[in-house]
Amino acid sequence: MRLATWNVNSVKQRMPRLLPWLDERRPDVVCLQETKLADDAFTALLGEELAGRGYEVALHGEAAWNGVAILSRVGLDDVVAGLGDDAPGFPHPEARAVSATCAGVRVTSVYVPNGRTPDSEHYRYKLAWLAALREQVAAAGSATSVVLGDINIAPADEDVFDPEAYVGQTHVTPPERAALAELEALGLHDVVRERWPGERVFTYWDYRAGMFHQDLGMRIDLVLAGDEVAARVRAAWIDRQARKGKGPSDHAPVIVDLDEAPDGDIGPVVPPPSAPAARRGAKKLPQAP
DNA sequence: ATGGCTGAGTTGCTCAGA
Repeated sequence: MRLATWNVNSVKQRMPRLLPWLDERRPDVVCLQETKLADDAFTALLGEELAGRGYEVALHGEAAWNGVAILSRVGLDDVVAGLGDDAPGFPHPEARAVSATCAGVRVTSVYVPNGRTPDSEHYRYKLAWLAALREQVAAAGSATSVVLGDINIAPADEDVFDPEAYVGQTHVTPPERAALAELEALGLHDVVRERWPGERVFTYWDYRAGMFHQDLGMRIDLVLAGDEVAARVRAAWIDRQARKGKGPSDHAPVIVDLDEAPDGDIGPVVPPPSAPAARRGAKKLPQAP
């Protein structure tokens, strides 16, 4: 099963990049952020294109800002928009999280608040929002959960092109990193960093001043997988191709491939009748209920 | 030189992003 997350920075503007990318990478589950569309506008724009590719869609959007979605062609159950009734919002509730169960995995697509500056109310909101996210993941059970999205925190200094350039800025402050560490302490693995220890791997590059072409970026889009999901990771990488060329988002997608679950929804793997085990009448394989 | 792009609505400008 292939999971992906992508901050598209306006799904309307990104249509000419998103649809070919879906056809090329063929992800089974896609978490989108910064869709910047109300749900009815999203459906009017993309509903048929996505249905034609076999995707069911869970939306939590609003006009102009924020907005998250999950696309799945392996099932989409128990959809929950947001982080609960008393989730923090500043200045009002914002569309920043949506969850669904896809092939037995509890998937949450998140767009963590930016925080703007460390002395701002937006920053305090960011920390409160992260605490609410942690509560929701804890309640769902972390082992079969995966949180994917624009976390808006660089986990460590190696996740920014120049730590000196970020002193005093959001995304790198100790309280933000502590909030991320508390989330991970539920048992979530940063699967891209675990796959590429010590490597220079970024997911975001400012549009300005040729930052992408100089590879001056940050790693702020993460896939945080619970123990059972993390144990199935076969590949985890950042799709830099999608940041190149005409009309890209300023974020690149992150793609994670999982082995089939031991008790996956695809059913047990049984040999065909002509297989040696069947002909020999060897040990019976476990049967599905 | 806190700018440099890009996107959206309050458009011919402002705000936000990170």
